[in-house]
Amino acid sequence: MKECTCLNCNCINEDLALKVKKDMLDDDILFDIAECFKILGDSTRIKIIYALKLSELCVNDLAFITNSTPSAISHQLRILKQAKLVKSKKMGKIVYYSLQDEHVIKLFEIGCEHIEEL
Amino acid sequence: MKECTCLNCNCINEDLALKVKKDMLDDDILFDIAECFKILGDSTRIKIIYALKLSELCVNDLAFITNSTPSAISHQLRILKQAKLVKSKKMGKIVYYSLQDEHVIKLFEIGCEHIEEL
DNA sequence: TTAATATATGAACAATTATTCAGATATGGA
DNA sequence: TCCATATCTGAATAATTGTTCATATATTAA
Repeated sequence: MKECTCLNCNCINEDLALKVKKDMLDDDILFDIAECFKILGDSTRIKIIYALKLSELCVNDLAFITNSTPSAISHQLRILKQAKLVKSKKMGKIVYYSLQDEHVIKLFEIGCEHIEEL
Repeated sequence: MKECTCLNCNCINEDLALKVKKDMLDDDILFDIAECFKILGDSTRIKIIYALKLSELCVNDLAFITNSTPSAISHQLRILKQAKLVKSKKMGKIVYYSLQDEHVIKLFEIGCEHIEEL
């Protein structure tokens, strides 16, 4: 194996490391992907996602289903909506939330598969 | 719509809310799924995942590729390994890391798709 | 054995974040 | 209009977490 001649680094396999570094996605894209997972990485929000996978629901019902409070659920729904993971429609006083698209469902299901194999 | 007769709740649609609550996955399963996403929800770890998607790599090279330090990368690799998202093999002084299985790749790719649609 | 290198680890600090609480806004009915 | 209710929001607190730094361990070569 060749020693690395880069400044400030100590690579074991220079050619490979340089090639991988060149082929990396841009930092901001990887940051956005991490942000997406971060939003899915909370118990309350995952409960919301799973409940909405079963049915469109309003804030109060989600609070009951997840053993949380309407305020906490409302905060989390705003975060999920900003990340385009859920959408909402208002009918009178009631706001109904549902999953944004199939991506969310797929992400949940593959995450679930991964857990089941451990 | 029927008013909810549950204690300590104020459901809008009692029948639906009760059904969804009954059909929810156990809290500890949902917790584990959220934990899995939480681990993917960090820029440094997502960079590691993407680099390992391109090639098996050792700690020093990952540090170079991700513009991080071997110490920081080692900490994150331990977390990824505990979550069974990456695996490792030792060859002499060098420890080579790679992705655990196809689940990790699928999760990354669907996350990537989701971001690209925004 | 001694030195050099690759990786791992523990503690501390800084930054992020989820929930709670109080109160605000919006809608529908009396 | 006034009241009740569904949802939202801002601030504060508590808890979690990623990185850094110093150091420890493991392996190879001299």
